Amino acid sequence: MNTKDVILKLADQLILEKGFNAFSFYDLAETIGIKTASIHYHFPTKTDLAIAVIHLHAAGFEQVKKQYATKDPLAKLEAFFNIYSRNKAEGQVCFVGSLCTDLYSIDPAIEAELTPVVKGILIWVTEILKEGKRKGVFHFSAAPRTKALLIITNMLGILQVSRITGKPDFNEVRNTILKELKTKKG
Amino acid sequence: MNTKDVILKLADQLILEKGFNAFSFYDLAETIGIKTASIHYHFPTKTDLAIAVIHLHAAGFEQVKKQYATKDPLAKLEAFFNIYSRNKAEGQVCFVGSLCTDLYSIDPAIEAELTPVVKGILIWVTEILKEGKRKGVFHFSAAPRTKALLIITNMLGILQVSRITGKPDFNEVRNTILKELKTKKG
DNA sequence: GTCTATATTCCGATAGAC
DNA sequence: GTCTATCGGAATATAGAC
Repeated sequence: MNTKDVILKLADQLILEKGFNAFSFYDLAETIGIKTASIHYHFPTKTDLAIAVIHLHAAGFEQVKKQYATKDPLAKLEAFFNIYSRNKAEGQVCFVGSLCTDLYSIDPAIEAELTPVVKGILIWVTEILKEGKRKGVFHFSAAPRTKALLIITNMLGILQVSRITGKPDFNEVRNTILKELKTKKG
Repeated sequence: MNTKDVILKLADQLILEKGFNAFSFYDLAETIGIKTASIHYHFPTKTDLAIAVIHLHAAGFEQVKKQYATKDPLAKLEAFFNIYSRNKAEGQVCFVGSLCTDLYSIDPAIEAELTPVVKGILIWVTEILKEGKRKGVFHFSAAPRTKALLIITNMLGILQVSRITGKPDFNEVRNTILKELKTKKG
């Protein structure tokens, strides 16, 4: 892996662990074993770094989306949950939660990049739910977009809250969402 | 309102708007019209300030809890939601979400104060749901504590996500949670 | 592409006068 | 209780050598 990718991966980790405002170019440089000036060569500003991290996650979501395009809705939703499971394993929150809490303290250019990605995720989950309902594998009464918001905020929120209530709560929430979706209601 | 309370209220606002790592003593001093040294007189360290903010919210929850102790479960849950509605109106996230995303970058003393408050909120909401189910006004199949986690993460998460998807999504989520809780399932 | 060196600004915190 | 003054450190960023 080249230096640029090493920086990017580490910056991503630090954003998810500590938050965008809580790490410095020195933190990156020290861990990697280079100098801060070298980081500025690859990413002129910290904003550039944040935007690259957002694009990294956007590409990750796109990849899963394509990979599961022909699978059944349950497999798609589980693939979506698995993205969050990976973060939970390392005590990280998700990039949407991390950047949204800092949104009004960071460069507006970051918000401009984040917005379409978040909206894209919402559309994707909404489509999964619609398809699941049409095929009779998911059961819910709310509007699909609203149900998608409920599920996304469950995932985003439990990654944050389970830092205090305990890691097992992540799987508890995940399993409960799936169980409720599969259960027919009167 | 005395200076100490003015500082506290502004620090709270900044934590909910920008995050703990994104505001400085100078930001507080400049807005209030005093010097940073005066803030240190009231709150020796920034950690002290965060802890005071946590206690402020803990007291707020306790007050609502007591005020609605003899009301019906629906009124209690709506009172719980109203706490978040106030934040939404000003584009703020909740203190739990703000501090949890920064948890691994701040003084452990802050985490020590935050933990019992978060656990207390979880217990409170769990009890509201249990009472509602017992009295036949709420219907859900998950364990009460798990359902409480789902609802709390919905509230915490939508305050963050609606910064991007739009403020109306907060009420959409709030209303849908209530509707689903009131609906009998097969 | 990485380095040294440095400019500039900002931050949390403290000492001591008033 | 608030101020001036300042310390020590850390931050983002840039210039220029190698």
